[in-house]
Amino acid sequence: MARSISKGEATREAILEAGLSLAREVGLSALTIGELAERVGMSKSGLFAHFGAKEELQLGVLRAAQQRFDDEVARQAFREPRGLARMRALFGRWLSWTAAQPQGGCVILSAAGEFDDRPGVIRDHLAQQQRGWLQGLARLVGQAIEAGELPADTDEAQFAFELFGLILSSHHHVRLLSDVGFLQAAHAGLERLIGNPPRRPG
Amino acid sequence: MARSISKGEATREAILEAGLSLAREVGLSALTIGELAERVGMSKSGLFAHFGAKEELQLGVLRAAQQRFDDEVARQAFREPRGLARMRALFGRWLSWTAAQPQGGCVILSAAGEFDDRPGVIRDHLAQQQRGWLQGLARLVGQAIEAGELPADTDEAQFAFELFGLILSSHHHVRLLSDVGFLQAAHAGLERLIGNPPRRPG
DNA sequence: TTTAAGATCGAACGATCGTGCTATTATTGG
DNA sequence: CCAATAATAGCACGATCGTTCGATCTTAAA
Repeated sequence: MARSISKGEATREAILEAGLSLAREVGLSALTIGELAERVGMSKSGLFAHFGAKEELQLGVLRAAQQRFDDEVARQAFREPRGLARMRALFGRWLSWTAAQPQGGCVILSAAGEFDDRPGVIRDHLAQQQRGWLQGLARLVGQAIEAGELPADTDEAQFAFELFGLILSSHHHVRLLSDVGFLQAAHAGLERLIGNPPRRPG
Repeated sequence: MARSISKGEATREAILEAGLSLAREVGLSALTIGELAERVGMSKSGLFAHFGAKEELQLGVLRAAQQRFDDEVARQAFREPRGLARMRALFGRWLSWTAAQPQGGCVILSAAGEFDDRPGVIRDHLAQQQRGWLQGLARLVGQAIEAGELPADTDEAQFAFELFGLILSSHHHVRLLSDVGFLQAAHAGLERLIGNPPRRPG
């Protein structure tokens, strides 16, 4: 049996796994070491020793969430060919991902709301993550342009901004109003965006 | 001097005022009675006596935020004539309102993210508030249709959903990335929405 | 001005927070 | 299998949490 991973790293991953679902329920800022220790079945101090500071634990959870997203949404969507196909795949997977989490939706989106006015390492991490997402979306738009599926003067940044708004609105309404019908509204919004994309100012 | 308001109600309002700005900074769920008491310069127990439970304090803050929004955004915008003028006025005021708060953005939007998966009175209140907003937006769309400024088969609910997404995206990016340029992107999104509105399915 | 009602305070409660220590138990490379 | 090292537990700390209670002080009506 290949044991390439040490015991410590294994528990660390288990902690982050549990921390991810706890953060989904109560928010990243309300994540508590005591409660988390109880869930993974170990002592507060034993858990704490893996991170040295609560902020480090929160960053770990954030990184775990991002990796999860990359694996289950981004990477899967990138199996589609460049252009609208890939964009639609990413959009659809993203939407069902935020809606399908058993409780609590997307940790990263929630955390952005909690930390957007509390300067510090976590906010910096979230801001960088957000810039990355916007750029990634804009790149998808650029590839659709190259494929001739969108007009050459499509405003990539504006397109990404509006696309993100559809995701936010869907996440917001699905979560708060428990009505998955808003997923369909987001899809309709994407099609309208594709059919009548924003143009770069002449 | 007209003293129509009792001493108790006056302090209660002062508490909610301070609670509003504290909630903007740390979030509604992280609002703390001790910290709030220190800010208004009274004892924890004295403050607590006004509400009887923390949840009641949070509800009070939420109601105060809504009233603030009604006074400074909705009511002002309703001085414009029905139709696109009113819609643009509301949209613009709403955007600058979420962006102009000294710290913390919109309490209600942030709270929605924090409580969207914690059943209880607060979530119920937020959900109802949200439904009200969506309906109000849809009504604005309906009035623009009546005024002949939008096609008769415009999908009012879909329009409201997308419009809300623009506001969310703007709030999200302005707050997290501290870049007010996203306000302009939201305005551009609204114009595209008006110029090419979603239609009701055939 | 007296008095009943309302507003505020101080102290304390059990609980939990994040974080150090020290000891003890598990794991692992030689 | 043994020794070095890593992982975990136990306990304690000061701080703060929401809440209760009884005492005190302030207001408003008679």
